[in-house]
Amino acid sequence: MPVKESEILEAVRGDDVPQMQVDALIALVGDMELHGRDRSDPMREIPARIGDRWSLLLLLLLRIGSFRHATLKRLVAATSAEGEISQRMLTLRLRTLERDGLIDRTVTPSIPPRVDYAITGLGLSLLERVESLMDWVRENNPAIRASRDRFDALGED
Amino acid sequence: MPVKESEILEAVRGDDVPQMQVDALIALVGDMELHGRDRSDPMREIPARIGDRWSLLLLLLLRIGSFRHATLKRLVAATSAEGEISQRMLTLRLRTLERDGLIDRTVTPSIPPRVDYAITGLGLSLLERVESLMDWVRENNPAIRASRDRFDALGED
DNA sequence: CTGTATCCCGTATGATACTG
DNA sequence: CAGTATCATACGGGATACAG
Repeated sequence: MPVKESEILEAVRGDDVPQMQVDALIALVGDMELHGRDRSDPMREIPARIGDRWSLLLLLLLRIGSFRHATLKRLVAATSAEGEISQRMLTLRLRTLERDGLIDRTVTPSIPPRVDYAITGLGLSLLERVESLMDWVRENNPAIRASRDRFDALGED
Repeated sequence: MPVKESEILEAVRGDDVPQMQVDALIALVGDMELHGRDRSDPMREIPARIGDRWSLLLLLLLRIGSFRHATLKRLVAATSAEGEISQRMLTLRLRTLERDGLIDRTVTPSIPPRVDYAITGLGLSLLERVESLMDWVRENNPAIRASRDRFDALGED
């Protein structure tokens, strides 16, 4: 029996866990890709990008059109509720998105240089799934806020 | 004209941006909920939870069944590719998930005390959308890895 | 068993200055 | 313009000890 499997049996021992659930837990481990093999696994990093401060906004902007580095910086400042993005983070996030194949970077050698960023097909298809997630949040925003209010009210006693 | 709108016009001035794209950019700002009003907005925090180290795994486990605090800690160790979760983070993540209404916490006063965690309908419906995102990553994992390899190879010259 | 309190570290992010 | 380098800061996360 695999090590992980015996770990699961050990983990639930003493609790009254139905065999069906034990099987489901084992299946969860069996498909390691479900939660990612390690922290550099796309299965972990893509959701992390969606959750970080700037990547998603950059993808949303680049879905509208291709923009230059400096233009993108100004557009972030104009569209984000959180203010400006530092030049450093703009470069870092764009590099990571490019590395994962979600956006393209095109350099036009000239003086001054010109660099354009564009979303890729891969990036577009990712945005579709993320939109579905964002739709869920929009729909359930009131429920989440209500739950938070209830939770916070209890702590004030 | 709203402030943000003129900021956008300013941002793209000099670049040859079609009117359609300008309109789309303005629409993006118009719907502030699209990207969230601030960092405590569910629109920002829910994706952040999906991207953090433990929340998603906890939801996946609780979808299989309801478990006690200590059991959950052992199950994370048994199923995660990243090893154990600290007691501190387990409590913090569970509290946040509970506060947002994604899981329920049931206390049974006894000695020793017993606390069970269960996923809610809200949590289940969120997981459906997240599954769709995870499916995308699974499907496109090879493409992403290939893109990374290409990108990294260029830097080695 | 189910937490809370403290201290510590690594990484994401920011501010500023400098370069081709 | 499009970066890079350097230093500074905030926060997620971990280790350990302690409490009801």
